[in-house]
Amino acid sequence: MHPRFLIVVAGPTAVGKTSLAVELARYYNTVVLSADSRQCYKELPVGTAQPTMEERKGIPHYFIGSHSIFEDMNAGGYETYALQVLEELFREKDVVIACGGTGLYIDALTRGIDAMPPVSKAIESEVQQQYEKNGLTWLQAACATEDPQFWAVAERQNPVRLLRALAFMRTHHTSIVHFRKGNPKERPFHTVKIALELPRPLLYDRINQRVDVMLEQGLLEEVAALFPYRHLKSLSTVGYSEFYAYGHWPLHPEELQQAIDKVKQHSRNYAKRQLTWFRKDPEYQWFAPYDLAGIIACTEHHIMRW
RNA sequence: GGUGCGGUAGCUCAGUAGGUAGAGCAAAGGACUGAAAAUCCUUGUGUCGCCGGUUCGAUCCCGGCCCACACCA
Repeated sequence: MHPRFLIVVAGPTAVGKTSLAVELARYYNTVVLSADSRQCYKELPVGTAQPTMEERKGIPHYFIGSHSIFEDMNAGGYETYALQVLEELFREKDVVIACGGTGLYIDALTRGIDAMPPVSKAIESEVQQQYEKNGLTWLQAACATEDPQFWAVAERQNPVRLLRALAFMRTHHTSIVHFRKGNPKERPFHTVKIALELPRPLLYDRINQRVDVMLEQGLLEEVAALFPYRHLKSLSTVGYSEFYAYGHWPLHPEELQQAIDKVKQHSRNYAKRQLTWFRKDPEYQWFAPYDLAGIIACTEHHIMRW
């Protein structure tokens, strides 16, 4: 059997991943698998900048609008889902393009994430409610007494991580740290990692402009329709939570402008975090998003080696 | 034109009984194993508006000037 290749296209939001991935897919006569934790929700086409049919240029896309905000999706679920999709795709294709900005999802797909049993939904929401009622100090004390092994290595100010560990402990009566091995998994394909970047001021301009485009495309209508579901984890997302922060809808004109400015600001902050994630992974080769020729030379070079 | 209040970090401001200054926000850097577009950690040198004066020493006191705002004409 001849080797299979997954070409990963990563980079900060609004850098130009989508169009580059489509061009690569055309070149290799293949398809695109998204690695984006929010574009998979069909209810969020505008605010997550899902590629439109026009932008896809006839290239099939997977994990775009494929799930609902009411479903549970996470890094582990993505690993399972994406591997199944790839298994199907690699029957027909030698090359598949993975495109997205969620570093954790890309790692789950290419290196794997440790298998863990699911946490009880009832316990999870109970822990959440106790935290909201009693605060971080309570959460820290609970973690320290109920899961001292985790507490010893925990980020003690990080409520999201503490909540997860506590709910895990109360569900399985075993510390979550026993499941976090971090061993990379074997994959039935080779991976070539491409990261895109632009000068920071240019990237920030593009981010700001894209938010304005989203507004023209109907972001506010999308946000309004989802207002009743604003507490879902899937809507804890840049482009939505800024509008929901006021607790009412519609917003006054000043509030609306403030929220829009916050969306832009938080998108810029997010892009910075993405760059931090990708920069620490030495497997990425960095290119400008318009350097299609350079990128193809790079991927060809890798493919030729096998 | 007159009076008053101001001019200190990118922004809003605090402060120094004269010994060259610090908060919030923004910003920058970092972390990351089932919420990851989430969440968390770290980082503060700036002609203290300009020019003079007093002083060993001025962002602080004094004089003049410039600018902003408010009120009065």
